[in-house]
This record gives sequence, structure tokens and C-alpha cells, in this order.
Amino acid sequence: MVEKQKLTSKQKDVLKFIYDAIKLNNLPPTVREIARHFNFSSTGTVRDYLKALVTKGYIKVSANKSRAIELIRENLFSIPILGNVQAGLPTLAVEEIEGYLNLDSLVFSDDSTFALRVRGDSMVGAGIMPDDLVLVRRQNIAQTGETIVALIEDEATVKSLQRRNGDYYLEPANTNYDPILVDQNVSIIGKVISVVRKFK
Amino acid sequence: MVEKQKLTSKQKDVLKFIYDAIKLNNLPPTVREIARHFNFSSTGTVRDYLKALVTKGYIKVSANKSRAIELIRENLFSIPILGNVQAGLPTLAVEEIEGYLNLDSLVFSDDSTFALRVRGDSMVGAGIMPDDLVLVRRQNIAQTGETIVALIEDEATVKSLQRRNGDYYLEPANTNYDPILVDQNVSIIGKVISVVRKFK
DNA sequence: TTGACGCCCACACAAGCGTGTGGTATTGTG
DNA sequence: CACAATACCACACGCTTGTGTGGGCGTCAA
Repeated sequence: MVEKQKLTSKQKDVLKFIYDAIKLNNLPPTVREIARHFNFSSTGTVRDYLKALVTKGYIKVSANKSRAIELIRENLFSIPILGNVQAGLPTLAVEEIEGYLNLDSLVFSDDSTFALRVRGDSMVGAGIMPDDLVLVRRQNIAQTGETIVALIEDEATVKSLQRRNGDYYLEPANTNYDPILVDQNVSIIGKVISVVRKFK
Repeated sequence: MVEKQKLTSKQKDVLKFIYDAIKLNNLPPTVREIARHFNFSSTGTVRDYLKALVTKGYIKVSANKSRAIELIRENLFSIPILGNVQAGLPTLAVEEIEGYLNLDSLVFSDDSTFALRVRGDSMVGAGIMPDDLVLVRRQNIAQTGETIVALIEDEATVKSLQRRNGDYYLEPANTNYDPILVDQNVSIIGKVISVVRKFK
């Protein structure tokens, strides 16, 4: 795991303010907005902080452009994956962290990625439940064994692509359903790259 | 879904430029950046477009603030959820969009949220497969029926919390396993708020 | 003790910026 | 036909903005 340079608590405060501004307003703050928030009477103070955050690899700023503060993605859009958990820890111990769940591909998706609400229980055997969201990358080819989204007579369906005896089949993961032969009535919309389920 | 007023093709171009700028640079453009891109020699032209986009409900602008253009509905950290899919569309038709998958809660997680790699198949009946990631919010209380992470003798496990005859049980979603009585050897670490599975 | 760093300040400048006020021309609709 | 909407233009005003240049004080490792 890459070691990151540590921030002071005040630097963390400034970084958090920038985070929050982007989250709440979808707009990075100006140096003077930062100064106002922290009661800095000088914009130079803010510049010192921004410089520190840049050199420590947390943000990127573009010269001569207003509000041009960019968050470095590895530091922001990821959350730690724990290999195991120990009781009562108020904070995360670094040793436990197995890696980072990177959400970049979700967050920075382009038009070729979308989410589809799953209808029906034909894939419960693969852990894809009704009302789950599958994230789909649009593509009209797929490989055997991949979980894909196909269109059957204007109906979108999630299935596993399998090959038997030279033919391709859309195979459900539920014995109550039968495989569907891939013919001219079936077109592949995309490949499932992720499953997301949210609990209330 | 709410009907939106139709845009002209030029207004669409401007909206797309704003959209792209936000996606790519994480920074909305200034009126002059827009003018430059479209070879408008006047900033007033841009203002006319922005005004049209505002009245038609596509964007929101804040007065006297640079770059203060906000996209309606689609904030930065969301991707469209499709209710259904139609074949061969190069881009998304607005009418199909059922809503937006909001990832804010994942992206801007604090220390109290972490992901845990699932080991074992004790929850396959609930669609939680081995090697899935569960996103967990740290909390030491939970309600009956919630999916939780508990610690049993230094071993983290994902189970459903159930109550029977006045006792609480950690209940697997797999008939091969037995419920576990919640006693002093068991402590609740947090609540599962989301399941994420990634395909290669 | 020197120097790097963190954490603040004052003041200034030029460019950037949203906005105001006035146009012209074309197109579509009731 | 009148009228609204669309699609541009010119020019100016004044606030906003990032940046430059200078300084101070404390801490901590070399």
C-alpha cells in the first residue's frame, strides 16, 4: 500500500472544507471563500494551505483559474476494505486495511455506463436479487461466462452467457427458469461490471 | 418522471459542453469559457443560453459567483438508473431514466464507514456471496431484521439479526448453518448498508 | 544555529468575471 | 399580422479572483 504524506489537523480541516464545498455545492471554493470560512484575514494564508495540500498529493490546482481545485481521486473516491475486524476500535487500524474499494469507475462514468434495476429472480443463484442495481458497460459483444444484459424482444434481462454445442445461451441462475437460445431476437446490450444493493 | 421543456439543438450543445466540463474537469465553465468554445464574440450570447437552460429547468445558476452552474438532477456523483433499455442506442434517451444512483454516501464516507470482504457462504440466500464487499456503517446497536456485521470471538461475520423467544440470534441465510445466539461473546460492529460486487 | 516547515498577516495588481444596457436578424405561431 | 422566442452582437462597469511580494512567530530536526 502506498504511503501518503500525513496532514496536520488544520490542513485536514481545510481539505474537509473543500470536500464539503464540492459535495454540497458541486463547486470548489475560491481562496477567499476558504479564507472567510476560517477567518483568515489574508488570502496568502489560504495559498500556503493549498500549496501544502498540493505537495502532499491531496489536491491539484490549475493556475490562473478560479475555483480550480481538484481532488486527487485515489485519496478521495475510495474507502478501505478490511480483511478482518476487531472489536471496539474507534478508528481503523492501518494494518487491517486490505486495499481500497475504488469507486472511480462508478463515479466517473461516462455515457457508456449505466445502472439497471433488476426485475425478477432469475439470477438469485448468482447473488443478483430482485431490485438490485447492476452497473452495465455498454458493449455488444461478450465472452462466455460473463454476466450480461441482453435484450429479448424489447425486454432487458440479466443473464449469464454460456456456450453449448456451438450455440450461445442466456443462462439464468435459478433452476425454475430455462436457458434462452441466442438468436436474431436477442441482442447483447452490455456487460455487468458490478452489482450494488442498498439497505435502508 | 417530470416532463422537461424541450431544448433546441444549440441549447443542447451548450448543455453538453457544461456537462462535459463538469464530468471531465470537475469544474463548471465560466461564461467566457463557453463563449470561447462556441466562438461567441459576446458574453451576452452565453447569458441568453444560460437563461434559457435555467427557465427550462436544466441548470441552476447562482448570482455573482464564478462558475456557479449546477446541473439539475444529475449531480456529479451519480449515474443514471434505467427502467428499461432499448437496443442500439448510442446515447441515453432521457425518457428512460428512472432515477439516479447516488454514490455520495459511499464516496464521501468518513471513518465510520468501511467495506468488508465477505468470507464464506453463510449469506448466499440473501444474495451476499463469498468475496462480495459489504459496506458497513459502524454502530453497536441494530434492529431486528437488519443485516449486520458481528464479531464472534475475534471473527467478523455477516448475519441477519433476528429475535426469538426474547433472545437475539445471528441468523445465516443458508440452511447449512445454524443461528448463533447473541451473548457476551458476540458484539455488533455495524450495519450493512450496501453490497457491492465487481466483475472483472 | 541554521533551515525547513507550519501558520499566520498586510497590501497591491492585473486579469477574470458576472452583469447591465443596448442592439440586429430570423423563425415559428396564434 | 403581431408577438414571442431564438440566436447572435458590442461595449462597459465594478466586483471577484489568483497571484506577487513582503513580513512575523513558533517548532523541531540536523
